[in-house]
Amino acid sequence: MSEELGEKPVTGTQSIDRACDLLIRVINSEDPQTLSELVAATGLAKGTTSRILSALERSGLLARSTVGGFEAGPVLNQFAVRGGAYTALIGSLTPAMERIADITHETVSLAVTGHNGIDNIAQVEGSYLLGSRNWVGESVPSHCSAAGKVLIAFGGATVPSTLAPRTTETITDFGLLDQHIRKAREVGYAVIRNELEQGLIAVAIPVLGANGKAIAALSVSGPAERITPGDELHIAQLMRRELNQVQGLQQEGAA
Amino acid sequence: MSEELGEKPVTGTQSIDRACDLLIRVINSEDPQTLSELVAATGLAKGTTSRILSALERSGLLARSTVGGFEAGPVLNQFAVRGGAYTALIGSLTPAMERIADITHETVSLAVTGHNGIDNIAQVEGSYLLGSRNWVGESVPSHCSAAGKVLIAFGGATVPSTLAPRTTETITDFGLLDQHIRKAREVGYAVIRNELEQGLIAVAIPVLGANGKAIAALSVSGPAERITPGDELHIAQLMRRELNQVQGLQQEGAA
DNA sequence: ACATAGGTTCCAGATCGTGAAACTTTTTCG
DNA sequence: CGAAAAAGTTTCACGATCTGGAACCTATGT
Repeated sequence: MSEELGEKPVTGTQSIDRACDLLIRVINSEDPQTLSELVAATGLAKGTTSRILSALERSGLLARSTVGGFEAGPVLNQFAVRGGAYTALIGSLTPAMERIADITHETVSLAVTGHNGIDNIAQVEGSYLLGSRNWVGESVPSHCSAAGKVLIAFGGATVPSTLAPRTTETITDFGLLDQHIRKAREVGYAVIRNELEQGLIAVAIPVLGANGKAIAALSVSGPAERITPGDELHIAQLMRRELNQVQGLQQEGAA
Repeated sequence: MSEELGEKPVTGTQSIDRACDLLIRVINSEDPQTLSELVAATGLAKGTTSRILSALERSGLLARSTVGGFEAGPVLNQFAVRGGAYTALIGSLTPAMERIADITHETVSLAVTGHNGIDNIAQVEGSYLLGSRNWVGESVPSHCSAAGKVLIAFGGATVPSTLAPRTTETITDFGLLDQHIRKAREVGYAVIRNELEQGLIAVAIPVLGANGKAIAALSVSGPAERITPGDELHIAQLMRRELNQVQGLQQEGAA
């Protein structure tokens, strides 16, 4: 419908595309999806749908719920809970993130260094209607995200090899980026203004591990209309205060 | 190789089976898997593998790592962190589970009510070599697991409609199961002895939510040689003590 | 610049997936 | 309780779809 121009046909994977579609529909649904529901949703033949779902079940990617219908199977559940190298981190920082969101009314995010840049692993929504959408599970380049800059500044990530522009204000010069990194290391927080997306402002502080290096970044983001340059320091201080409170409760060894 | 007898051929899903195999190999690997590695591991043709992986990537189930190779994609990462309705719970209880494992040297598990029975969502290994394997992400029936019994006893799960036997000692009589549930409600913990698997003993206590109902179950499990009937009460008391400590730190409303 | 390895695209052929319908099982309702 | 409908599975002949070898790219290192 919305992709009529310049689309390559893509052949040779009809059945796999269908299987992926079914798999994704199931794991993105709250409730178990029955065969009939999936047949209605996809328009596939009943027999075809049954066969594909059985294959997915056989592999352990899906499972049949006792209440009827398909849901995520043991392989995916295992992945989800294991993908929880971060679960402990998220669990311990969620209360602080919620307090920050309560105070600022803006979206608060937790990010770590991933394979494709900076991965957002947790997010608490602010109360404003205009705010960041949920980008948990997605990656952003480190040179144009506040989280990426502080992670680089505090040893939790490395400067990318290429500085791809996302907006007209994205930093594409290594020298300028280095200046920002140094500034972040000096003041303890990093900022992006329109560098990732026009109108998007974010302030991030590092979450330091026992060895003094950043293991994650906590950030507040919102529209330029609400977050002025003068707010940045206050937001950073607020985050630092809430984070210290959590890390004080835990025995945070050296830092 | 190991499945020559009584195996149905299963036809009509060759490409999907291959895609599932590739997907699972990638998400079960720590490091990104390159095309060549996957070709070597599966024995598939290079072109075929490339085409299947591209399809998986297009759907968002896999993604290409910047360092080369395939890794779990946004769809799965989103699922993993979102499957994190439990992440906060796991994060807050992990320290207590680790202390319990330190003291008992046995495996400590956290379980919740799932669609297919009782889902194990976190586990901390004890120091004994002989111990429970990692069953995070798997489900067990509620009537033959200690976690299931306490969850039923404290309103966190319902009695299953059928009591399928797993061993000769599995409770298959609704009356007897009810006695166990009542006992658990009375003493505050539940036990299984050989009911899920011969030789496996487990002791579980409920994790109560604000409404007084069980939201999860904490359990210690090990072989019958080490966990005698006389140990059960002590283990339950130990778990309760550690859990109270955590829930005392949090403001745990009513309980 | 050359060589090598890793990855993608192409294409003819036949294997493999398709879907309608028959069949079985489960659920609903009179 | 039994009939009827709904839900799910299996079958099978047909041909569309996937396959895999080879040609073709394109990074990376020497």
